Amino acid sequence: MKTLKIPEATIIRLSVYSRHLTDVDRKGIITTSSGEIADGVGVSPAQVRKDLAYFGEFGTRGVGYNVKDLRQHIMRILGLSADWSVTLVGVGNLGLALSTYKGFRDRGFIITSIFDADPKKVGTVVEGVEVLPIDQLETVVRQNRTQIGIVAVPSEFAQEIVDQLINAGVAAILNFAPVVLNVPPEIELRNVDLAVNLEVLTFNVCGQRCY
Amino acid sequence: MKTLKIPEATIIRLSVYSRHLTDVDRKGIITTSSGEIADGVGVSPAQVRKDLAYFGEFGTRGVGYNVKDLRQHIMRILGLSADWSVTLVGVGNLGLALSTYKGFRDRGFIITSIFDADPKKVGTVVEGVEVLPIDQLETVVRQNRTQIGIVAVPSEFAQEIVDQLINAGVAAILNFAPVVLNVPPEIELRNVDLAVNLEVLTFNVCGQRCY
DNA sequence: CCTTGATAGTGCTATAATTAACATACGCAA
DNA sequence: TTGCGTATGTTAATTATAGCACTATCAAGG
Repeated sequence: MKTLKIPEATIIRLSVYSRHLTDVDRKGIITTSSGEIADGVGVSPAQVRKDLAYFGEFGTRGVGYNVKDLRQHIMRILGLSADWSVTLVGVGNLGLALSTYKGFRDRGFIITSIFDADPKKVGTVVEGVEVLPIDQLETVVRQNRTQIGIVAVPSEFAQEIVDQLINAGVAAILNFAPVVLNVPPEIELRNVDLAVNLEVLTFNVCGQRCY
Repeated sequence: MKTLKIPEATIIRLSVYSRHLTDVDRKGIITTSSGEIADGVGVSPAQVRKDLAYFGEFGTRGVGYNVKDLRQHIMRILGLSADWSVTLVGVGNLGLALSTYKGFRDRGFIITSIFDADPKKVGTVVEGVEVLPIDQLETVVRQNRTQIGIVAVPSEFAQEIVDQLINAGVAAILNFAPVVLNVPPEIELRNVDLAVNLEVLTFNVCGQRCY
């Protein structure tokens, strides 16, 4: 089989499509089209069809797409047909915010363990999950067969936490610390840098004329 | 004039370079090279040089770049030579996390006002800033000449908040609600969708073979 | 003052991604 | 059953982005 390389931009859009389709489905709409999806999420109809074409044929020509059907297909493509076990490391303000973020659970990401280095936080219960000390990270994560780690610790500790997560067998890491992390190639790593987002804005607001 | 279009990817990398250079500068290092920067942030040396070349010549051949100098140039390019006035709307867990996020203030983003719809939150003080009711948003933001709005409210309210921000004269909006927002073209909008990031990970973990 | 080593800047090439155009297939109605 | 309208799936063209290789320039040392 040909494992055609899929652009990451396509994956991001698929995720947006699926969210849009969830909304549309909730309104009781049965059928939609690439044009409607495009309007709903702000891309071109051709883009929608192209993105879907990477994975198969989900519509019927002259008609469009069945909303429930297409949504389910995209969910499966994204690997969301079953729940994922997630661990959260770092219960500062950001970690706390992430732990309560409904978007995760809605999409099948279940936070099964939480860790923090601060003894004052260890033992507290966050969203029904007890905060454990870091030294239990590897055993607990391995026991739970947790696949995803979310890193919300200060930058200077991020690398060692990541190393422990990898040792414990996670396959993917979402990092919020603004540092460049070293991970082996088989580990999926994504960085979310909040300040970078603001800086892209300011660059554009300057009209690219500040320099 | 050189209104050469700059790739957004370049802007994002510039932001990362500048952070890296700040670290390097703090270590007292005077001179660096495209190769060192590349190693530090995980891109190719050619990429570094290319990104910088969009904006001018900042190094000396055979030698490299002066760290302080290059850092300052990039900061100016990104529009960070002066502070920015930022307003934060929504003081849920995420809003709270954002308000305390040191990365913002460090880079010159000053939260000058905070708003929330919840009467119980109005009047409380977050990071030295009093939380005001939404109905004061337009007047206060206009008075402060605030240029950037951060939206951390539930999805269903995001659009109306954005409309008010635009009415109040902001130039750029950073949106954390997972919805597609309509804004006029002159307004800079960036969306941060936390769930999308996890879904890109799961897609890749599935080895793109789940479908 | 010339030679040598090193590294920035730049044009070219290749690759990737988006946009556009087109041909195919389906449903419906006469 | 056949033709028409419509929206998909797919191919082609355009555009954007990244990688590479070459050239120019500077510093240092003999």
